Amino acid sequence: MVTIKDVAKHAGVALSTASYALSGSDKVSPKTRELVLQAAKELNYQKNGFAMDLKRKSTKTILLILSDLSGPYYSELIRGTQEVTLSNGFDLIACSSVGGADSTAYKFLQERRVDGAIVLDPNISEHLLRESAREGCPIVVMDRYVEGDFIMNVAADNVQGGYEATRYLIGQGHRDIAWIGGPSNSLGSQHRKEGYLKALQEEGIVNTKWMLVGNFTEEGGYHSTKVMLMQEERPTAIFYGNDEMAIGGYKALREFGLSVPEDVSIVGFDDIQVAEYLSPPLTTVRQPKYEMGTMAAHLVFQAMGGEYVNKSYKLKIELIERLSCQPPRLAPNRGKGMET
Amino acid sequence: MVTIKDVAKHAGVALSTASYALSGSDKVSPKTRELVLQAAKELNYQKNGFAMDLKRKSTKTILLILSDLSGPYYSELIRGTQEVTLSNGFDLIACSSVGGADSTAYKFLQERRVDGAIVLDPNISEHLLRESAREGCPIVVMDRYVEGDFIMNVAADNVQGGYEATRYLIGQGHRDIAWIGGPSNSLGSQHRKEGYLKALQEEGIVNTKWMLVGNFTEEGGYHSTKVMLMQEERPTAIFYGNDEMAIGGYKALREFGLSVPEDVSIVGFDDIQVAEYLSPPLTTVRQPKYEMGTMAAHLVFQAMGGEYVNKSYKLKIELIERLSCQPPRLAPNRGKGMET
DNA sequence: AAAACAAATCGAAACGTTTCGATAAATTTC
DNA sequence: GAAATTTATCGAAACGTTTCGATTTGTTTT
Repeated sequence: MVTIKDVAKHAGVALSTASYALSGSDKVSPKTRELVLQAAKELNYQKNGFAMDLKRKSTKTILLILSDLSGPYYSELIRGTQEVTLSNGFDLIACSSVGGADSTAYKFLQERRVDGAIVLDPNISEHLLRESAREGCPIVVMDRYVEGDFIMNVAADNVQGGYEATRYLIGQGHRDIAWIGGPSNSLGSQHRKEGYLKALQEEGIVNTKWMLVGNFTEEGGYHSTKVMLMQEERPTAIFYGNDEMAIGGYKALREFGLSVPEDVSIVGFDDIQVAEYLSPPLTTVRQPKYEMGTMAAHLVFQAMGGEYVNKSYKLKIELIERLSCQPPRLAPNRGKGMET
Repeated sequence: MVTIKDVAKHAGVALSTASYALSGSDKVSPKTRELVLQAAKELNYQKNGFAMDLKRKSTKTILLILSDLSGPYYSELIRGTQEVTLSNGFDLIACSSVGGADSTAYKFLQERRVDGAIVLDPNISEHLLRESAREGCPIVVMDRYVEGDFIMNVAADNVQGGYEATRYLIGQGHRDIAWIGGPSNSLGSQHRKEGYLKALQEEGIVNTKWMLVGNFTEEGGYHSTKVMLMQEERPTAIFYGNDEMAIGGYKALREFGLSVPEDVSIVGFDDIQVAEYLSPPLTTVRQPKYEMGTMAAHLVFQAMGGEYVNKSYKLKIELIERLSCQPPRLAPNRGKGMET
């Protein structure tokens, strides 16, 4: 392995001079710089980044931790963080928490390999976050709430989202509105449900029949929907915890011979790419993912600069009306399917 | 910043003993290990990963370079590489080439920050690849062909894919089959076209009218399709370079009052997630993305182990029949729209 | 031509680990 | 209970950089 030492020797200069030349300092004369660069090229010298970081005590990289490097959900968010990170002259790398305590995420956080992190991943424990966040490595946590020094939070206003979606359905005349939510460890899902309940409550609607949970996957939505449809009474509308579950719902409804939106209206959450191509196109709640991404990255850099920043941000969401909802066919069957 | 030195002092042992204790060596007695661990906890010690890598001369990390960290295309592929990487006890991090020569990808490759790389990104120059690949850092390049020491190639058999898709259309009775391809710097697109031409040629069909290029985006497919539809004569089928372009095509056709597949049959390429939800569901060519991902990762590890491996792999593709194709409405208008 | 100054180069000390070989302590063997 | 052996701890060197302060070289001023 050829090191800077070899380059220096080959160029006939001191190691330190070679270092200056290679890093483009103006302390070195043009001709020796040329000499060193030439030597480096001849020996095919490649600098060792770690040695550099070790000395410099900073890595100029931000880590983005996702629960699942794949997944349709993240695209826009990644784009946002990437743009901001790059324009600050930093690098962005992404990894997932797959593998638990042996995961890449743990390694990078614990071993101080980055200068900051953005975490969108319920699997990373609060403990690890608090332990890893520090001067020189601020952490932004998305879609959940974690308190601690050098920890900031960014989330969509899920309560508002749940509320608006439900009000929208109520506005169309629905009163029998089901909720099929995500896993209970998801704070986002909980908040959406909270907004949903708030809207129902305002209208004096009480629903104890149609509240199920799934696991944020198509599969989960499919099964929960089926379970619900096997009951005697059916809602006129279903509000899903996310779009992927709604897709599963479409499938289950079709199998039961029910059509969307004639028999049942559907609202999803997230506005993933597929949503607009479904048939019918899915009415859903869009999270400002790009903005969340840029916001998170900005916060990291502000915190690095030592600026005081608000610890917690909530971004507004937006209801996207498509064709999966319409007023219920019959006059709302008040009193049926509801209990006090 | 608390270092292992501080821990050692606090525990009243030598620096080296502390190191052994922390890394779980059995050279150290249980009670001193406890002592050191306790001290580390009290001081909130976090190890510095770089110093470790520097000494150990390996990072146990594989880098995945994508042209665009986001994008629907990659999900499965990432999943494949991730599984293999993890099960080999290595870490996987992903980054993009956004930013050109200042990009994260360049930095990680050039500065020897990883033990191997998988590259699916036309923007990374062959020069950089050859320069970076070396003993101790093999590189697998996907969807293109790069020769060099410690460089291997994995790709779907795009020629076969283009050929089968076209034969499928021909089998349904189509003879006026258009090609709307991706950018010319994409080897994949070129190969698909090659397969397409081969199939046409076997039937003695010559098409000079309906061959356009786009840029692999929905936008690109939309525009190219519009341009084509403004011509006097129209094909009875269109074969798109990828699914996203086909989606754009759907849109353009709709605007022209043409319906799929009644007026025009459509075949895409890639089988992205959306494909099956389009209306009509898109017939397309599936690349074995998961398999490509696992294959790439396996190759990296084999090369690390010094095993001799074939330099180049081609994986079989598969035609996914959905509802976007049917035999042309009229008897094939032989001779029309074709020239010799 | 000596003195004063600036520019270019050098040597050596860090950065925080791991690990080798040497020493000290504890255990076993005769 | 001394010698031989094992076990536990230690000191120091190394990994490949950057960077400070010192030295040398070259240029200007008197």
